[in-house]
Amino acid sequence: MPERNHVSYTVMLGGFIDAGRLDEAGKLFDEMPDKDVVARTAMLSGYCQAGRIAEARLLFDDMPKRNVVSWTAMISGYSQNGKLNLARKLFEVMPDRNEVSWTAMLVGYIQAGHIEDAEQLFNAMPEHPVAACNAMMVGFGQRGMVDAAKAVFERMQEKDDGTWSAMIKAYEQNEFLIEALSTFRDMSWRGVRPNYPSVISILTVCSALAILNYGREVHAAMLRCSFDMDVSAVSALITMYIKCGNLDKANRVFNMFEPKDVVMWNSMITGYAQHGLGEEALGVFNDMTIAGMAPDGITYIGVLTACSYTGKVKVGREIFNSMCKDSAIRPGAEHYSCMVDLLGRAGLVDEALDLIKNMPVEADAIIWGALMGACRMHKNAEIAELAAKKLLELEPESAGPYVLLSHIYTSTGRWEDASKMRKFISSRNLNKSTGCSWIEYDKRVHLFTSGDILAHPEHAIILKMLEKLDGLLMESGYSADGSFVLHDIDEEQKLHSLRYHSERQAVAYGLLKVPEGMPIRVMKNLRVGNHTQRC
DNA sequence: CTAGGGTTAG
Repeated sequence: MPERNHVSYTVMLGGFIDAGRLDEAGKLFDEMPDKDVVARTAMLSGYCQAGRIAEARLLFDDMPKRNVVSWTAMISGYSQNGKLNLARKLFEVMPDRNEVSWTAMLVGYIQAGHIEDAEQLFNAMPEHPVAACNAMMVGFGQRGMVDAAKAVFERMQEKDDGTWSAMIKAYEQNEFLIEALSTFRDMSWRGVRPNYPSVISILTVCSALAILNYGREVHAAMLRCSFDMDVSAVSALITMYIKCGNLDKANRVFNMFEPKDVVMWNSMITGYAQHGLGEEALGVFNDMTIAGMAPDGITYIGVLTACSYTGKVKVGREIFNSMCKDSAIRPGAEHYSCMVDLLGRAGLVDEALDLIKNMPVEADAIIWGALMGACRMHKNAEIAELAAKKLLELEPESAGPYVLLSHIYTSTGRWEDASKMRKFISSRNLNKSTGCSWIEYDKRVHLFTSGDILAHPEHAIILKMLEKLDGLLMESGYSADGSFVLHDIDEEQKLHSLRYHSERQAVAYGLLKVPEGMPIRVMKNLRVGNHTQRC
């Protein structure tokens, strides 16, 4: 056996570190005769990646010589492990910094959610490398600062695929769905190949808009790039087919993919649950157990909602109990919220309230919201008032609880309270979510909101079609029923908003554009409606 | 030897 030389030591050390076999790497490192900066830095960053920061720091302090890379590796180690102050201390005293050092520090702030510090550092940077800009955009996107992300995006002369996916993700996360689509189109138009993050974001957009045709094209593009071999991308694909209502296709993609991870199982379970297919969801849950895959917290959310939507109180209780007793998952607020929903829907409103009172975690807005929904369903004004009070403490600027409460008063005959509530809602500027509808036509999404039809470039012909529709409906004896519109607008306004109701606009547009005989699929705040063409 | 980006949920 020839004696090991310096090169073979270095190579072996690198191999152990890459494989995560740190203790073996450490042993080899100790017996290495001349440890140079490169070997020391490699060992140091190995410890950092394993979260063994103390050992990394010992090594760092022990180094006879350090270069910019060793300093940066230590800073990055602190950054990634949430020790921002220590990272910053080193950053301040290091003899010279390069782009990577700046970016490592920046990423620490972003990952810790300290967007102001990140922004300050970003502005202080002598140059703005692509990696730093991309990270900054992601940070802005996570904090809802789409404009800031866009400003960075537009100022970059050099963009890579990560730049594009960061912008698309920022749009997608903040529900700028149309912008996400057009940015994705722009990206391909400029010859930038899609990457995993951008494809996943765009599938999420397709899911939210329920635009099946677009989703199918993304699927085809995925096949061309072999992205259909990737668990994460395929989970997003399955969710897309589910949210677009194509459960068969979702199931086919799901069955073909091996090996499935827990997220993929969850996608299918929650997908069936959302469509009210309780048996199917429980069937997949059962298959999952047989396959030896351990459920996680989201799996339980999926099966419990499946039980809830299909009234399986007994099964739901059993599953919840087995989660508490047999599984490694501790039930959190989200699981209690499923149970409150399960009991509440089944009419066991008092029992649901008892559960809230006795549970080991703090009740959040979602839990009280679930209880409130149950009260509405079963006309329980007393508990509804209690839930509304709690909700308003937790989310004071939301109109939801007031609106629900006014509905409950109306349905229980408490007209005066109902009217008081309505006046209260209109007297304050509360967040009322406005309805919108859209239609997929000619590879584009055409979005309509109730008021501003004039914003559409083809509003003239749409208005004509709406009038024609009105006429046809009148002839067939249909009169507008405003009962499902929010009760906080006056009659005249109500009729007006109904006539130019977003869904009607979208239908009118579809009638104008979609070829005869083809179905017109109008999507409306996550609900899909099919309109068969007959005009 | 040091920097960025990903899936499932109520």
